[in-house]
Amino acid sequence: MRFNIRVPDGFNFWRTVYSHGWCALPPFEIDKKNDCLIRVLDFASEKKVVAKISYLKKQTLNIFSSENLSKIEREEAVTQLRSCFRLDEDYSEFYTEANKNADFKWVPKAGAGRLLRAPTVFEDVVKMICTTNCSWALTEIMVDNLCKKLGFKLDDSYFTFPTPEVIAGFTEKYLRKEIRAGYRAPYILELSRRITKGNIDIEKWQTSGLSTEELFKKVRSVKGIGPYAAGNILKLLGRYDYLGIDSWCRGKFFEIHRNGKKCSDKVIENHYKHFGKWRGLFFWMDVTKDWYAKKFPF
DNA sequence: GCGTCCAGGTCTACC
DNA sequence: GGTAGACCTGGACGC
Repeated sequence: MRFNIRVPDGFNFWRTVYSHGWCALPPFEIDKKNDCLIRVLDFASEKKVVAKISYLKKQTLNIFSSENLSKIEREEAVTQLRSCFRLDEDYSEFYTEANKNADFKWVPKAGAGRLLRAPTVFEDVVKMICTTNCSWALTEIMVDNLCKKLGFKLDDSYFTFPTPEVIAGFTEKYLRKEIRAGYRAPYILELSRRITKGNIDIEKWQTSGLSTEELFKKVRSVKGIGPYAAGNILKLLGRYDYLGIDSWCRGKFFEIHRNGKKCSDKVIENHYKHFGKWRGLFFWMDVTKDWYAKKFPF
């Protein structure tokens, strides 16, 4: 079945899809041939479908679902996708700031700034842990294994992202060796078990009334999440006060602003300080600017 | 093909 | 509060 979702003025589908690496990690997948983003959706009714999302002109997303959905499931699909594409967030203040700075006038013109996220905070947090202290290739292996070995199998190609309950039922040894999470295994397991036991509700982070500083502390209290991971998780929660610097961003900053010469993170932080609560997003726009030259940057 | 070294964030112990 | 070392893996490199 097919259905549509209206998007706000200025929304750019491919710039949102390619806002960072999540589009290349399952249950997301890019289908370049058919010009769409694929996402496996998991519903409260326990139904799972493959959704193929493409952009129609006239500010509309078109969703092709592999199975018919009930009215409630369709509403749930719309809610999940609106959240993934950040359709209900207001970027007008960010774009006003961008237009004040010659180096960032391209951002509103490109419809950039929306960072793709998963339907659940849990998926984003586990994936973020899987990006720490390793190559992108290893992140892909870990996330692929999580979906294929612990997710729900729709067919040979499509799997859901595993729930905390499923992960909590496995051993640290399994996560280390079979998922290849290595020393990250106890962190993922502890988080899953805390959620399952009701000791922590990370889905509430999305609507938290805490100040960004307090929320940052809360995110950092999860083992395995340091300053880099917490800063980037906050960006996916719509808070951009932290840069979330990693070695790749550092290298990009040196290349763009220092002619390849190294500097401390403090210098990088000071460079974006004047952007206030948007500084994390300006930082990310800056280091990924060259992605916007191509429809499929990777 | 095998062994060694290094890069990549976070945690813990120690000063 | 700051720092060193351990954690684990893939990839690069030398032999």
